Amino acid sequence: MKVEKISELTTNRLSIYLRCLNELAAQGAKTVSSDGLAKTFHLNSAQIRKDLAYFGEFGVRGVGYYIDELRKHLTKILGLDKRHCVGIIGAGRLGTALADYYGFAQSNFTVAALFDADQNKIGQKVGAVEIFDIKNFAETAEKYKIDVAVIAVPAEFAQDVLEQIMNSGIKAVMNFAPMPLRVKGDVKIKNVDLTISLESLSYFLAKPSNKNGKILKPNAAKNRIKK
Amino acid sequence: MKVEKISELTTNRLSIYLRCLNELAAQGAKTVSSDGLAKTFHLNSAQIRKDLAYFGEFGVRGVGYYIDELRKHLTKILGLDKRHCVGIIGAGRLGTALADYYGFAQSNFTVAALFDADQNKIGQKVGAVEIFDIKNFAETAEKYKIDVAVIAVPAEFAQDVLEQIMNSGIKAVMNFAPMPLRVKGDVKIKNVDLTISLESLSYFLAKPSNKNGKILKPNAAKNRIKK
DNA sequence: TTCGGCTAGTTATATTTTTCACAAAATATC
DNA sequence: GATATTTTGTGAAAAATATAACTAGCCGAA
Repeated sequence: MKVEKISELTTNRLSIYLRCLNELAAQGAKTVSSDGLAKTFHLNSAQIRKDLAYFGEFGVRGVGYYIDELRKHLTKILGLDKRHCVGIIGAGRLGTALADYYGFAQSNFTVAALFDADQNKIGQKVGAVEIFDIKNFAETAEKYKIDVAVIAVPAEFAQDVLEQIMNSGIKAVMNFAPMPLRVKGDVKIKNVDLTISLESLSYFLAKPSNKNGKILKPNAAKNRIKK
Repeated sequence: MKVEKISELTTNRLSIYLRCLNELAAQGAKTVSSDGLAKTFHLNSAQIRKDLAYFGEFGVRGVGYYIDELRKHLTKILGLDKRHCVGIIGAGRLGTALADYYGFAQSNFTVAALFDADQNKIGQKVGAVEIFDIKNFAETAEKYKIDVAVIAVPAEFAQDVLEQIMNSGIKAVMNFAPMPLRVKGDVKIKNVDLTISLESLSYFLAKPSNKNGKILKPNAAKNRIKK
C-alpha cells in the first residue's frame, strides 16, 4: 500500500477550502470551479486542485466541484464527521475562555472537562464544564473519552502536563504555552504561540524598511575589547 | 541600498532563539554555540547561524555567542526594546482573556483599551483596561497611541472591524477570527486560527495511516448518476 | 453525433526553505 | 609563536513547496 505523505500545509488549506465552500453554499451556489474559488477567496487555483487531488477525484471536468459533495468529502477527510472530546488543562483566563469558545463546537469538538491544580477551583463549573483535579487526569480523561488535550498552563508547567497527557494515551495536543515541548512517539502537537505572533508584529513595526533606515551589521569579534 | 528580504519563518525563529537564550541566561550560562543551542532545544545549528547572520555577525568563531549580547541584539531586531500599545476589539470571552494575557507584558506590549459594540459593556473595566465604544475607535486609538490591534470578534464582523483599524492608520493586526481578511497596503496581519489548528488535529486523529485503513480515491464523474 | 468550450487532474518548472559541508577566524595549548 | 581545536559565516546541494503549463475528460449546442 502506497501511503503518500501529505503536508500539513495542505491539510491546513483543506480547512480553509471547507470554510469557503460553506460560505458559497450559504449563498446558494451549487458548483464552483477551482478558478472561481481562487478568485473569490484569493487563493491559487492550481494549489486548490492539487490539494484536493491528493485525496480523490472530486471534481468534474468542464463543470468544477459540486459544493455539497465536496463539503462532505472534506468533512470526512478532516475527521469532522466524528465528534471529539476536549480536555483543557489550566482553568485560568485562557483555559476558561477556550472552554466556551464557539469554534470548538463548530468543528465538532466538545469541551468535556477542565483541569487545574488549584484546590479552590476544583468542582466549580465554567458554563457546563466542570473543573477537575489535575491529579486525576488519566481517570477523568478516560471517563469522558477525551481524545484531544489543550495545554493552557504557564510555560514552566507545560512539559510536565504534556507528560501526563501522553501517559494517558492521548495522541492530539494543542499547546498554548510559549515553550517548545518534547513529544514522544506518534503524538501530534499543535503549537499556538501568541508570543511569536506578537513578536512578529513587533518586528514588522520595527524593521528598517519601515523606517527607511539601514541594516547595520555589527561584528562581535572585531568590536570586542581585547582581554 | 540593498535590502535583503527576510522570511517570516526566520523572524519567527528569532523569537524562539530569544526565549531559549533567556532560559540559558537564567541558568547562569555566559556563552553558547549554535550547536549547543541546537542540541538543547532540538533545533538545527546551521539554521540558527544562518538566521542570525542575516542581521549581523553576532558570534565569535571558536567561542560561540555571548548570551547577553545576543539577547540584546535580538530584542532590538524584534523591536522589543520599544513598548507597543494594544487595542483589543471584541470584549467577549476571548478578548477579555487576552486583555490580561501574561505574554503581552512579557513582550513589551501593553493592552491599552478594549472595544465593543455592546452598550452594556462600554465603560466597564477588565482588570485595569477600560472597554470603549467601537464607534469611537479612531479617536480612542489615537489617544492611547495604539499601534497594534487585535481582532477578537465573530468572523462575520471581522472584515468591517479590519477596515476601521486600517482607516485609523494602524499597521499591525492580530486576527483571531477564522476568516481570511483582505488587507490594503503595508498593513501586516497575523492570523491566529484556532479552527485550522483544531481541524488539523482532527485530521491527524482521522487519517488512514492512524487506522491502518486505505485511502479510497472516489471519482466524482465516473460515479455520478447520469441525468 | 460531433465539435467547441471549459475545467479537473497532472506533469513540469520555478521558488522557497532547509540542510550540508567547508574555508576563515578566533581561542587555547604546548 | 606555532599549532591544534573550536565554531562561525556562507556558498552549494537537497528538499519541500508553490506556480504554471499541458492533457484529457465532461458538458452542451448545433
